[in-house]
Amino acid sequence: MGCFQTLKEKGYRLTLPRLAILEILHELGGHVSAEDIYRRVQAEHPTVNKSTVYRTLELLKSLGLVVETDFGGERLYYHHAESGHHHHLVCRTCGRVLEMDESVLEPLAAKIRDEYGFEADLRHLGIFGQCAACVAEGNER
Amino acid sequence: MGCFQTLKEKGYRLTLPRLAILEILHELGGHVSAEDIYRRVQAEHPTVNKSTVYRTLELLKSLGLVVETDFGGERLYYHHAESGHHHHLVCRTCGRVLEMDESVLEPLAAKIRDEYGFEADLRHLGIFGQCAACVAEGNER
DNA sequence: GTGACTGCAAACGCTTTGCAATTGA
DNA sequence: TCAATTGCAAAGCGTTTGCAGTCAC
Repeated sequence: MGCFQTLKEKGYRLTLPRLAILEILHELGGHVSAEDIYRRVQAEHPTVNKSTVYRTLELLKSLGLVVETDFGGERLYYHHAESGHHHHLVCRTCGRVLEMDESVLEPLAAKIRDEYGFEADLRHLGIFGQCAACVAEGNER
Repeated sequence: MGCFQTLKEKGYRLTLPRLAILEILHELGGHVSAEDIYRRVQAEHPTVNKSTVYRTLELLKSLGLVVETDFGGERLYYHHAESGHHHHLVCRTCGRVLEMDESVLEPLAAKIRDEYGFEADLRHLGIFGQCAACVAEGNER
């Protein structure tokens, strides 16, 4: 994992909590909350504190190694930057999160740029609605 | 304001806090936080409690009289439903919020429906990025 | 009169912070 | 060695809740 090098190069120490958290993010792959990460670190290293998890995520985010996503719920989610850019379709009915291809949003970004001169950052957009299954089953929100 | 009728018809009481909050939402027009509303109500009616503001917003939201928007910050924003549907371009640099025409997102919703069968609710989307002025001035985030 | 509604105070859940002890380089 | 980093405990913030008193109807 190149993240270790990145940390080192920028003068940050390779401490146990940092290594553990990076490994967990790598391992879990998907979108995980700070709490998820904390529980997972705890299993291996019970002394690691929750505030360290938050501080580490903050650091990794600022270095661009980790991406923070706001799904509109009460907590934020994180994933490894190397998982690449993608978008999320969040079903309000069943809670499922579909990943959507980046290309879908390109025309939108272009249009916003043309019409408003606004540089939209659509890299980690959460779009809410209802998924095909819930629409088909007529499930209520 | 027809909201009074709506409340009445559904069997809800027209209480002072409710009237005051509706009036403020109407008056302010734009996107305001619960805190903004609370402060404003307090000025006129110091006895009104913050929890009443939250409970009232919850009620008005459930009746479709008020719309809640999540700009990805720490708090939620509210506006009168009659202000209509629109979207927001939120500048991460200067914090400015531009309103974007609804039509810009129609092609996107259609594409998401076609490709994923997902019914996207794009009525109150917050899109983050950098506005034309900040791009021009090369302002940092 | 009576139940819907409110004020109050306390709790909640996630996140941040101050500080002293620790640890990687 | 010694500043960067951590654990701990407490606070911070927006929001929610339980309960007893109040008010619209």
